[in-house]
Amino acid sequence: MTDALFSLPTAADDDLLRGLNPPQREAVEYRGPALLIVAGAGSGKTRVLTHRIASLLRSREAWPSQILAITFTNKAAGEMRERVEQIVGDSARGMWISTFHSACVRILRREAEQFGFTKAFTIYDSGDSRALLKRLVRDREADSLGLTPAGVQSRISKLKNELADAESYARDANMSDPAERKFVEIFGDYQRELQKANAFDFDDLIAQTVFLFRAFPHVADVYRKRFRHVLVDEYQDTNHAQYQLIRELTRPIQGDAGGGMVFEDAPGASLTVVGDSDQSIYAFRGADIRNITEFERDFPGARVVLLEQNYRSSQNILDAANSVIRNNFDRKDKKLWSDQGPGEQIVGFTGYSQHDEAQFVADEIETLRRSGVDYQQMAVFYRTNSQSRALEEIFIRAAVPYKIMGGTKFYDRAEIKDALAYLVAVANPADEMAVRRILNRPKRGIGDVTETAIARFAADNGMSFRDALAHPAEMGLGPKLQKSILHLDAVLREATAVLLPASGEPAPPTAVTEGLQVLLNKSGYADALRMSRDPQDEARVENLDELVAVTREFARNNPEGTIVDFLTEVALVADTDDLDDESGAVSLMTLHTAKGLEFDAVFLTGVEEDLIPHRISANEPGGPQEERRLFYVGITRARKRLYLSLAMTRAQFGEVTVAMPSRFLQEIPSLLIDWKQSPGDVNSRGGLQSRALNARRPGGSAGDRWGVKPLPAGGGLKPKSTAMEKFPGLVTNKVRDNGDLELAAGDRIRHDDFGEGTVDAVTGEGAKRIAHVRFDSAGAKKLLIKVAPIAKV
DNA sequence: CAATCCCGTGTTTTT
DNA sequence: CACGGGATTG
Repeated sequence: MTDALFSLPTAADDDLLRGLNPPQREAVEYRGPALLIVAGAGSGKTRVLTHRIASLLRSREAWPSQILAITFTNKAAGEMRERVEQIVGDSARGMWISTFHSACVRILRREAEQFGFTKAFTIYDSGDSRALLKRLVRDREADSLGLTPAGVQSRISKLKNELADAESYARDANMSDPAERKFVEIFGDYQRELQKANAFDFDDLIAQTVFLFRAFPHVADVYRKRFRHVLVDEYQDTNHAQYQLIRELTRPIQGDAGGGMVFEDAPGASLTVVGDSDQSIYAFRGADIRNITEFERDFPGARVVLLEQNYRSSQNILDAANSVIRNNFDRKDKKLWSDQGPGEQIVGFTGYSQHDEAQFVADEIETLRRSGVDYQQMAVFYRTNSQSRALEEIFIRAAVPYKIMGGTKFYDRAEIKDALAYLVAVANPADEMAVRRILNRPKRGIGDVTETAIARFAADNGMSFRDALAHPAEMGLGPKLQKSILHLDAVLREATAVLLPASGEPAPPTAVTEGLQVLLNKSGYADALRMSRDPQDEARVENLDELVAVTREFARNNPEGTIVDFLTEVALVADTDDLDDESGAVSLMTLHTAKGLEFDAVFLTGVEEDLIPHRISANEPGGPQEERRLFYVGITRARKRLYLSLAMTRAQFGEVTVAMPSRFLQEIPSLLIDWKQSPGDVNSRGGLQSRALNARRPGGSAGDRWGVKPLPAGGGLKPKSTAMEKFPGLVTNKVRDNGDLELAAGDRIRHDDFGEGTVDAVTGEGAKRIAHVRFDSAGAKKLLIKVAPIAKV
């Protein structure tokens, strides 16, 4: 490839291309209708994308307002905007850099009136839509047909991702099946309820935008004309609806004389997509990997650029990543390489329990810290959110500063949802769910009966549930009830006056904060919590204070922001603690959240069968392969140091279960891993590897599978087991259960491996009772009583 | 109508 | 284990 292929670099382009390798340059400079950048992990994809945008702006090929860049997370969007601004300064303003969902909300708010919604529509999160479906399933007595709210929800979500609606689904469904008929009924009801409530669920945001564009071509043309350059990041994770949205946006404009607006014919916007099919980890949410694998077919004449050089990780880490992902079939072979040298070995550790594992992580973090690595350059990953608990417990005890990324916890709390429901009740009074939610919070003595009476009155008089609150006297209710309903009505009115001034003037920046305070204080909600004796309610008050602080922060960042903008932000921006607090803390997050990020040191924890790959994925088509990609994503986040850890036992649902090392560990060449404690060193019974197991395959290539180093001779143990197939699986099912064994300090016990010893103390409860034992010859050990191979003497 | 208790249940990833 | 739902009681 020679430079002559490219346009001559101008002076302005020069610094945009400096330091880029040839494919990267091509990705920045190519101009044409469609460009696919296949970007392996760490190949400088964000740099290429930002420089491409900067180059379009610098060369005056595009105004900022003509650029639409779509990322997968808000965080990625924020980062991209920041980096583009660093290069081109203020002229970056006016670009749309956002997630699919945010972009669609923006469009929908603008066009809502076209199809029976208002600008103030509510966005239902999955909890909201499940609540609605729960009611519908109950009302329709669908549970007798085996339909559950969660099941219906996930089916509806999948259908919407395929752009199907109740009618189109019904055409192909087997309508002689009563369960199918019922499902179609509920789907239709659900959609009508959403419409009535002036609300969209997450999937609607995309699907309804596509429908809008298709139903109103003149509306679509406005956006087609506006966005001349559409760039999509993480393209491998787009679903069908998102794909169709892109298609609609990049369709050529046909002169239209009918819709009131007249455009000249124009070619479709230029489309740039970036992705890596090896990092596709959202199939569970409808992502269709074919969108990227068939890009060239979908967009004939598309240019494809491959970025394979990795600038992030050391070669050892890349080797591990390559050797794992190689096991996925039907993928295009792609090998990441680096010129950074091998770097450190990967460190492996097998803990006895998840706490043991967490302790190892905490210790290593402190060691790294002392050697000069900042906390913010370290991250701990796990497969499931629940795994963060054990880590947190140990980190708190070890005084390791940490922050949990992602995780919607804050906005999932009941008191926060209540407070937001109050705001929604003001912003979008049509949202009956929100009004019903706050009806009896705080306790006003309004139960099912009264709620139904209000609903009936509203229906009988053709008014909304919200408006019915002004007429309790006409419902035949007791005086106390009437009074409290009127009070609620008055509070909502007062807040409405603050948040949505009738004068038509924009509300001041402080409006959201004030409105929320009015709602919380005058409704009695805050007082009820403050008066409560429940110690948890104290924390709830603090959470509400934090929410008020969030509104202040919002006002600072968005002086023009309205209540609707605020609600949009909290609905779509899940992580509360993102960019601003670089306070020097270790980041904890799920593997999914980790995508797109990078750290000097990465701890990948819980590398066990049934966790990664997750048990549930085993039966799903493509499940295990997707789990492998997830593992691959985790590995490739690390720049210099990678730690892989697991535990031999894991507490789940209050039960201690035995865990097996993940199959993915076997896919990494043992030379790459330095096991501080290998799965062969520890067994599920709390001791070292038992003789019985080793006896089956004495000698041989001790530990090569796990890269086990010989133990410093002690206790006269034989070489450890080598291959997984004879190791944990066999132990697993034969684990003993001493659940009822009573032990107390002073008792003498015998251990299969350690011999006899004296119990010093017993700590913990139930299945987690731990005996602290001083063995006569093996020294002090801690044993989980439930599973240790011990007996009283 | 509210508070309490008991039982069963499910158990992944996220905009 | 943690949560929600249902039944029971005040």
